[in-house]
Amino acid sequence: MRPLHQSLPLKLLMAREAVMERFRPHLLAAGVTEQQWRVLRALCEREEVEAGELADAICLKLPSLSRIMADLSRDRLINRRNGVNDKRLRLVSITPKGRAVVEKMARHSEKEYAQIQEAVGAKAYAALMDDLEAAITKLNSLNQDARD
Amino acid sequence: MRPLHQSLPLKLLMAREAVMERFRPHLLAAGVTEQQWRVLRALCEREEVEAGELADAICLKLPSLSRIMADLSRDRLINRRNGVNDKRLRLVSITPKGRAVVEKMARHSEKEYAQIQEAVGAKAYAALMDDLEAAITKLNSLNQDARD
DNA sequence: AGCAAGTAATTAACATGTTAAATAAATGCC
DNA sequence: GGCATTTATTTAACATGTTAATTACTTGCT
Repeated sequence: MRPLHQSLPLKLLMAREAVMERFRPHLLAAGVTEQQWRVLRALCEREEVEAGELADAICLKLPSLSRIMADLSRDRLINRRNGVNDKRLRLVSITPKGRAVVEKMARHSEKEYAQIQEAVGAKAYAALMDDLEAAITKLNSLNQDARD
Repeated sequence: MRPLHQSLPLKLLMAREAVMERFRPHLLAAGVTEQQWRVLRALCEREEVEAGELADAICLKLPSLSRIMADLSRDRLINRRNGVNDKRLRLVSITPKGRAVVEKMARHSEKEYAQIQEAVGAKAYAALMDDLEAAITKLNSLNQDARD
């Protein structure tokens, strides 16, 4: 059996845990959960997205996203409306209030990124991001092949 | 606001998702959950561990581990006993039955790793593992400093 | 020795995620 | 054009994770 220390999923989990530990205090202060933050942040970059597309972009299952959006909508941080051509679609967008939350967080977030990059080293950080990106792409196409 | 695409936590999550997609069918076939698998695998390398130490090693909070161990113990895949010197401690070990499950999984697991390494590329894979390891170490010490 | 403070693990209450079934609408086939 | 099939999302039932409170024990102080 391959030693635990060589487990890729565990390393990814531990790295994520270590990174999130730095962001959690700011999320708490801003009053958003980790997942709500992912939603708001993704919406900042787009005018209006379909729920399913959003779910894929932020690695959430649709049922989870459904509940999270219900909360965000209740708090007026996002808007939802039905598609015009295709009425099954739910089109989601961020409100000014939601954007304000993101902008408040953004300052803290950038500070943390600076600290992280300094701790990890600028070069190592960039290499890690690139390696991850490449691995994700390759793995996704491997998985895609396996699905048919 | 930094684009979503440059989010380190999200990249780590996506990479983990992509990797786990390959292992999940085997876990399902072996009848263990992702977390049970982490426990069994960690125990394979050690004679007997304290619950807290185990939790840290596999990135699980103690209360979660507590429940998971209750199930594993009921199924006779692990043994638990109290410490002798320190009776607060719970010492956990794997049973032969547990070891059998791990060994069955191990074959499939190694095959998947081979496929993953081939897809990602041997060099890129090794680089990713090293970068992750280095980042985890650096981030942990950054977090440790922040705690005091 | 006796008690306050700290530590390891568990339990309880709650939040979140997941899988499967239900709903609603679009597409394609005859 | 009507009906079976597929697609997008939601709801429901359940499993899992999380935080805070509890239990049981140890340690250190006097």
